Amino acid sequence: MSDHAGPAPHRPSKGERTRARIIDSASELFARSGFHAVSLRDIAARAGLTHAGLLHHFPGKDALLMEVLRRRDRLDAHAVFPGVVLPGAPEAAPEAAPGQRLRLLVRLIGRNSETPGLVALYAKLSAEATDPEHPAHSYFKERYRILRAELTVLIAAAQAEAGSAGQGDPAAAATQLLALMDGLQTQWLLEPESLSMEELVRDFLRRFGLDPDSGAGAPGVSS
Amino acid sequence: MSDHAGPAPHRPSKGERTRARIIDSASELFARSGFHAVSLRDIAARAGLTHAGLLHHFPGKDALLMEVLRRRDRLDAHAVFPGVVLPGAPEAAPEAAPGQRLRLLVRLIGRNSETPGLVALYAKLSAEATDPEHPAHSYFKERYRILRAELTVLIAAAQAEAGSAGQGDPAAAATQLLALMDGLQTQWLLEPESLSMEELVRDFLRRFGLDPDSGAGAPGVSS
DNA sequence: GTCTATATCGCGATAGAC
DNA sequence: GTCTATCGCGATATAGAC
Repeated sequence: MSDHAGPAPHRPSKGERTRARIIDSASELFARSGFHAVSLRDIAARAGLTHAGLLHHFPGKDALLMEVLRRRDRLDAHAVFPGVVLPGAPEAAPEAAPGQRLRLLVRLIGRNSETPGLVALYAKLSAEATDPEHPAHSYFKERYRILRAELTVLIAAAQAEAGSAGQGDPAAAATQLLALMDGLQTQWLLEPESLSMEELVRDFLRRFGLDPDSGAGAPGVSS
Repeated sequence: MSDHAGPAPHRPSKGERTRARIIDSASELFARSGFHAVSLRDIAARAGLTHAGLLHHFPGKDALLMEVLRRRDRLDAHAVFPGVVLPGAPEAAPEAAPGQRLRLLVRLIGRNSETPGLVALYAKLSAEATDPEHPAHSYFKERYRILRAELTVLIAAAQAEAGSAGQGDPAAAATQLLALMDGLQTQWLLEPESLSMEELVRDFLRRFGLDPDSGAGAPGVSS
């Protein structure tokens, strides 16, 4: 009984807890100010150590960034795509009706509006990562490739379900939908009152023969 | 006759030529590597002076950035919107048929594909400028506001011209179109072969009752 | 294995000589 | 109008204390 067994399958060591604390700090600071604007010293200070101490847990700022990205993507993607979705994601099996999943996607947009910092981080990063030399370049490349593929089958299925197949190429719609969501985020971040991302995405989906629940059905998204 | 009169209305002084050379250098380097990755020393070296010399012409890096942006925007915007378009732009008067102007817009997308560096610069900057503290924040805010407004009347006019008015809210279409173009650029920059920006934009426009010339009409965009 | 202290580098920016 | 010299700052790398 010298070591009291915890309910978790694997009690975290001190190093692992420090590591987690660092990722938390980095997430918050990256989300608030972007990647380049945050220093390792800032992150380390918030996690309660010096920047050199931090560098014992991660080889560099880039590697830390990747951890932050992977963690967030795993969480979000799981909400819409139950299966394998992103480079480091674990397997999974469950399924849901296509229309329902599209509704979840639109809902997710609303939920993201509550964390503008993270939205901004992704907007900045996906633009930065455009540079082939950027540490997250291939990560984002694969991210979009997978998202396009998943969205394509999702849209095709939803069109079939809605009896509106043939109203447009699902692959084109997927690419456009992704682009639309990204672009709307930029405009929304610049001036939040200037548009409703959810409404504009729904409007877009309708033009592809999909009517993702006009929102009147579940107005209580608030909390 | 000691000073031979040039044909221009206003022969540039040495300082003005240096200034122009600096803006050229900054444009090229920003376009290639983004804002943060380029130093004033890099820009100055390329323009043939030291970074301190450069700072004699511009109060700081931010101010230089704004000059680069303004110049590029003035050039591009003029192609589609003959009138006043952006914060620092001069007045102008000429007009053209809405459908023709929409076609110019789509054409501009193709032209931009020839300078991926500049496309990347705008993608990075509009994301960076999302931060209220960013030097270009209010510039981009107004940029989008004006572009949305101009695109709204352009789309409305084009719908009227095409006899397809009422096929969708022009204001929503304008916001979506802007977002779509921005988002497509990100995906295109990450993986140029993965999509055709022009084709996807045309497809989008068709869904709003606009059919901007399928491109077969004027294939000679090359040179 | 975990962390601190120290050193070096390049950056944007300023002051003052020429 | 342009230079040299210098400042303070942040990123990064290494040595070694605990």
